Amino acid sequence: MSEKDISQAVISRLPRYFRYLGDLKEKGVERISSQELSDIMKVTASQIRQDFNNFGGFGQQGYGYNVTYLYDEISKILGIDKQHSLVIIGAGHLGQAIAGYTNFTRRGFVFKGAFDCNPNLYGTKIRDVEVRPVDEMEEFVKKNGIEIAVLTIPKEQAVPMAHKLVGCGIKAIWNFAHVDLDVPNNIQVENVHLSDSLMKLSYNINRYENPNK
Amino acid sequence: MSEKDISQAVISRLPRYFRYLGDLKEKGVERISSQELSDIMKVTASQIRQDFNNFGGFGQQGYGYNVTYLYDEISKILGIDKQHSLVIIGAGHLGQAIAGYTNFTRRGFVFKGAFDCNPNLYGTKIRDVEVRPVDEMEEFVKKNGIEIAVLTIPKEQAVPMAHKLVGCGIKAIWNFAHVDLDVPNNIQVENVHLSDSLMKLSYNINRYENPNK
DNA sequence: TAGATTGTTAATCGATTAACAATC
DNA sequence: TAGATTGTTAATCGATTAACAATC
Repeated sequence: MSEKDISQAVISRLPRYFRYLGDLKEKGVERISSQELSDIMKVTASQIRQDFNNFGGFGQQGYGYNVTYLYDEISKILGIDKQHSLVIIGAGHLGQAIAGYTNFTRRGFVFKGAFDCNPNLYGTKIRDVEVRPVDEMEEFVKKNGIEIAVLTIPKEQAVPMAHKLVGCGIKAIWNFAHVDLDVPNNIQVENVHLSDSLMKLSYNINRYENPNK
Repeated sequence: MSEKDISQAVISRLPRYFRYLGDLKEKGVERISSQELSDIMKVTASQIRQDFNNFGGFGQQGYGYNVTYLYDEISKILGIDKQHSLVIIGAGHLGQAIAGYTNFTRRGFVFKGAFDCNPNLYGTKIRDVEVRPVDEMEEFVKKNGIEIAVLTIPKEQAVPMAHKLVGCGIKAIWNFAHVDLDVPNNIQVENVHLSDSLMKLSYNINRYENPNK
């Protein structure tokens, strides 16, 4: 049963479901109906049922959804039941902040290497991982079969770096540089454009203050 | 002419237009047609024209759009022609990374204060701004009429902190904590849920490898 | 004036919501 | 069995794309 091409709108909501289900699980809640979840999450019960049914029937009529089961299923869908190796390219504050998220480790993301072009950082450690010269990146990625590269470098360097990464067989790039990367279709890219996000905030402040301009 | 309620889908695209127009401006490009922009940005020319026309006519038939004029107009729409004062709550790596973005200063975001609950950080400086005890936040925000608070603190602290911020008259919260904030409608919130973003990446890796599962 | 390209209306597509039959 | 709630189809809504008249 090939149930592919699920819209990115649906995918974008899965981590949020996952977050709420994790909270419920921790509180010891065993079962939940789409209506109850709807009240907590402020989305329609209909959307919740539609979203889950993209992946098969996780619920039971008259009962609702088993929280733990649903949580586990979503973690499988998201692929965070498996381990993913990851390197950080750019060991500045942002790179260090990301390396430091203990939650990522819990979700199966294993931090394997860090690279920078600043010689002062060579040999310093981020969570037991040594910062290496960026020239050693290609060999390291190939040798260790790294899946994900986190790009926390300035935008000028990001495009050529992405190109190099593709050459070493990387599977995915988590891009924090303020630039769009142009990579082949088989490479997954997820952008975090912080400046775009801040501009949206600015727009909304502005609009709220001057509603008819 | 009250032209309000522009969909967030449109708003989300504005910073990207702005980025590309900035690049074109730097390259010395004077005018551009929706079709040319479409080729560069990989969105339809139709969408470009529709998007801009939400805000009035910025182009000219038979000519296209003047790059500098369009750039300036979008910066006005986004409200980044004005200054916005900002404090960072949580002076860890993430907070420092954000404070360090020189681009934000260029876009009118003025970094006024930093707060943390770690006494070791009190008095240390981030870009000439002293880190203060988080207890002093409320007085500081009120006194200086701060508009935006950047929340780079753990999720447990984020909800009560947001509540406090609302009490001091903050206008907007840029939330990096992995939790949804519940604040009144007049407070603008923009979330950056990094773990959600990483899970989406994980999903896409997974789907690409196992397309029919 | 003729050609180019916008601004805008109409058509299409996709996503969300509503409704209800299936079923636990 | 009766009540509850899902899974799923149908209806609605909104966003994107296509088409073309307006106009520079």
